[in-house]
Amino acid sequence: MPEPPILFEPEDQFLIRQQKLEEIRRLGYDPYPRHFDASHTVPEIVQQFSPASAQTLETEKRRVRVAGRIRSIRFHGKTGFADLHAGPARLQAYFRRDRLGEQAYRLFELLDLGDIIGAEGTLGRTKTGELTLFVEQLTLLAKALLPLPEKWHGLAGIEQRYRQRYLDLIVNQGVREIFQTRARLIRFLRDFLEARGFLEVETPMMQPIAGGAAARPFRTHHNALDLDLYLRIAPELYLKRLVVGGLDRVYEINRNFRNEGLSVRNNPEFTMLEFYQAYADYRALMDLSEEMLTGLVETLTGSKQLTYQDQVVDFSRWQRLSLREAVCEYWLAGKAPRPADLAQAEKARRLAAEHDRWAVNHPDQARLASVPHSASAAVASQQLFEAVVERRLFQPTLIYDFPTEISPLAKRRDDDPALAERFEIFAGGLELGNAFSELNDPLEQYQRFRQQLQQRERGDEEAHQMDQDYVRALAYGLPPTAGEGIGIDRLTMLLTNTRSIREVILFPLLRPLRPEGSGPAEPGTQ
RNA sequence: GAGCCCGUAGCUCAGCCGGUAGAGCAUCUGCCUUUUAAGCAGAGGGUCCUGGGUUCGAGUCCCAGCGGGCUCACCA
Repeated sequence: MPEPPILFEPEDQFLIRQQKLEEIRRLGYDPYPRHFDASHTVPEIVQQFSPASAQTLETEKRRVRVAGRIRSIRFHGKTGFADLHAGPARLQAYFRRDRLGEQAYRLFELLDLGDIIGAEGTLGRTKTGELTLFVEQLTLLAKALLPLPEKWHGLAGIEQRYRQRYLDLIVNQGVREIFQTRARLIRFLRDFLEARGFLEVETPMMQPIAGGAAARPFRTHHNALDLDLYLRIAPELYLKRLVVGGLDRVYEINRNFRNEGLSVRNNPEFTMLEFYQAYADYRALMDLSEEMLTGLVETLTGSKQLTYQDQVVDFSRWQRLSLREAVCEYWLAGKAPRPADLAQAEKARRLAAEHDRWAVNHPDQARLASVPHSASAAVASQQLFEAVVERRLFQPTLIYDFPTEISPLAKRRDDDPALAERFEIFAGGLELGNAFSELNDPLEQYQRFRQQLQQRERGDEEAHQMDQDYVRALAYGLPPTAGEGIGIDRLTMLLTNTRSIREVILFPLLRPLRPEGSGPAEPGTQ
């Protein structure tokens, strides 16, 4: 039984274009040739010859060979215009039957929007003054069998933009720029860290114990070793092992995987910069973070201010607040409490209840803290912070001194062991980063893991797993070290003024259209 | 997981109080040797997401499902 031919929607256009493909072959042209030697790219031509006057071009008769995708064709009887797009640039090409000859002009007539062609000819200007390639030789480089999206509105369906990102990139101006910004951002961070003696490393993505953060992991399995593995939720514990090994300044920019819900701010795989600096504490990283992020914004935008979601975010002015101070400063429900009130469990819980009573009547301004009756001061203040403050941190802000009990890998403060030497970075209402002085006392780390295990037994799936080998590494001596993680995707959102993390990830996770293995297309009808 | 909104031609969308399925672009045919959202004349293209229900009659109303978006929850 012969295989049915593959058939894509829209069927009529797919079939019509295949008929054209056959005619092109009958004319003796290869619709998918091997190569094309261009003399210039389209952007080069546009850049180089845009200033040239019609007269200059007329006398120079500059010959070029150039390739691009056809995005517009305007037939005019025995002539026609086509717009060649390559990269961000567009070049108009003019075709005449009397210049090309019968056969090549027939090839031109068989072209469709989306075809990729090479053209050779001389540059000039039309009577409207537009820089135009007057084509003498036409080469088909790839026949497109499916039509591009409509030219006015382009591809606006969000779902299709993500599912067929290649169409999004062809049609929508600006998508390319988002990913160029993303690349420049990563390059800046690499340069910044390399200049300060950090070494880039790669650590396992598949880990027998998913450590370094509180999150549900993805599971996988290695057959030969019959070994269950997790996709990493963070590289933290491996990077600190490297610091034990004497790599005093290390960083990694790579993917983390967290088996959690999708949202405008969350994708299950996301890119994190994580770096560790020996002989530094979290205060040193506060300075470094401000310098790094301000430098990033200035390098990429030319200014220390940027606009995010219609608000100016000013990186020339950072504020630093303790978590408790922030709750008091941003307090909404009547008279603001004092930071000391949040240090006491009973008072903190009462404040949370007070906030919730207010928030119920102002659902557009704040979320509920929903603090359980048994909550510690730490948990209550943390949840109050998220309810009252977090989304309103639009200006660049460092929030420090998080509760120790939710920071199992961070060093305690000397003067207040309930607080950890930890801070988070906020801007544009986004949580961008998290940093702390690393706990390097192996015995205390062991005890902290034990506490996490107890929480796990009480049903907290995100409590940290015991990692004895990590404790052993600490037992060989980790110097005083501070470490930081920065979410690259969210940072890109901030710098590209995008609301959804899916705009800055080329292929964000979507539910597949069909069950796996059923093939990419509708089967043929017979 | 919950709430709200959406699903109509390849694309972007309209479709009123339930009464013959629409537009622009794209496609096809013809004309057109400097156009550029080219133009002119004509043509084809629909499982109105799916399945039930109400009704003489459903794109429209009701229920369920599927898919998507947004918000919330989760994400220390």
